[in-house]
Amino acid sequence: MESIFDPYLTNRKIFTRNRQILQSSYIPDELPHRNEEIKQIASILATALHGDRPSNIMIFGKTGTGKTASVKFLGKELQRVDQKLQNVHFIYMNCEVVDTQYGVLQNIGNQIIADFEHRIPFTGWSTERVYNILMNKIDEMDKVFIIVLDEIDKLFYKSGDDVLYHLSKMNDDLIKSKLSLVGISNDLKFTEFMDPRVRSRLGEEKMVFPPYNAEQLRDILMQRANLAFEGGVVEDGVIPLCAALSAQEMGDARRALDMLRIAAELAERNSDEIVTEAHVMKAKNKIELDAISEAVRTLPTQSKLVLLSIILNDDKGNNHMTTCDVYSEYKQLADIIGFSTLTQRRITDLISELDMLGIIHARVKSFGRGGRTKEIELSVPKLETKQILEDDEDLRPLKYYRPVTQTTLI
DNA sequence: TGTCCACTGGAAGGGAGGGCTT
DNA sequence: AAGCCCTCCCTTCCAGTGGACA
Repeated sequence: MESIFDPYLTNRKIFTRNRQILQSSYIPDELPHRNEEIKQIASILATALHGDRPSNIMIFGKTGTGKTASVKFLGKELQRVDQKLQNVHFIYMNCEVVDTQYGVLQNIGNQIIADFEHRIPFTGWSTERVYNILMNKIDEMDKVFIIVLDEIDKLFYKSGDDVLYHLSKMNDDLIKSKLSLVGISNDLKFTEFMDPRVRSRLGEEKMVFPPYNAEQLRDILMQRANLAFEGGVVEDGVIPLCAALSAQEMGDARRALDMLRIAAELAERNSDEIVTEAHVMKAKNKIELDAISEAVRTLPTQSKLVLLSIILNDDKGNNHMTTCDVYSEYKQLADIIGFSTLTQRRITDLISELDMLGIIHARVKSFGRGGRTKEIELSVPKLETKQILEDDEDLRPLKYYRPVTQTTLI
């Protein structure tokens, strides 16, 4: 009997069993074009194997230049080599997720403390207490601790350099154990604002990962494609195209891999037998749109209201609006759906956040006697974004709302 | 040259919400 | 139960400011 699934069964497969190989989180056994960097970091970290403290390292480089992958790879290797001696304890943490003082200490603590009963609660204790427990625990274990703080700039901008200061100082107070820090950042400048003591401690060794060029991206994609795809399912031009498109985007390998994977998934879903350049172009669009809609969907309701105010202003033909324009529209919207109205000061912050997310473009501009304010423009597709906002439970009453347009009666 | 507009963005602090400790 | 702690979201207050205009 015919089944709706038939076409999916009879068609040639595109992916091998190892489709996760194309996820950017997958760490391959070999990282093409990062040998030098890896060797250099390895030579620093190797000290740990003999029980000595490696220098702290700061690693800089744009997104998708293999910083995280290289460090994680080294962590894996270090632990493998160290299996017998058990000298080293490797800890990895992403500071975009864990971005408070308390959070960082708690997270490190819980990666060290094995028994469930003695875990550190996610709130309730004083930071000092967590610090003390952590330090005692670390010292008692008599090992070399390598703590990786990925996206360390996020932590710094959010919570200042207190944690970094304490962590980098902890080593002085340890008797048996040793601790070294590896910071990863895609922002080269953030250390300028740090306490000079912290800066010099963290940056005992510095490294910069250059962006990949198109050729290198091609090698990276090839390596993964060979493992992830069945033979002959990928058209010749596909990989070079993914590489070229991503090379334009600052050599982001993560993006290149996503593009290839999504192109293949589109082909698969469409029951096409081979992955073509057309699939790649579709994938590129999909990635861009998905990123925007994800960002918009996950906005807090108040920010959604602000964004909707901006869209409505744009609808009125006011596509270079000021904070005041946005705020007055916002007040009306908040009123309609019965939300409390935030102050203009707060809205200024929400506007800046939207700007940072790339959803809008806001720059401070002076209009002379007209005052000094932000000039705001929408930088995402209007209709799609509006659609997403209107899908929000809380914003539904605004679906058929039309802003009052300034009409001049003659 | 000085004025003055309409904000900007820093600082401080309140209070709610999570949870631990005694 | 009362007294802590930490974070998040906001408010209040306010000094500071780029540049058109008088």
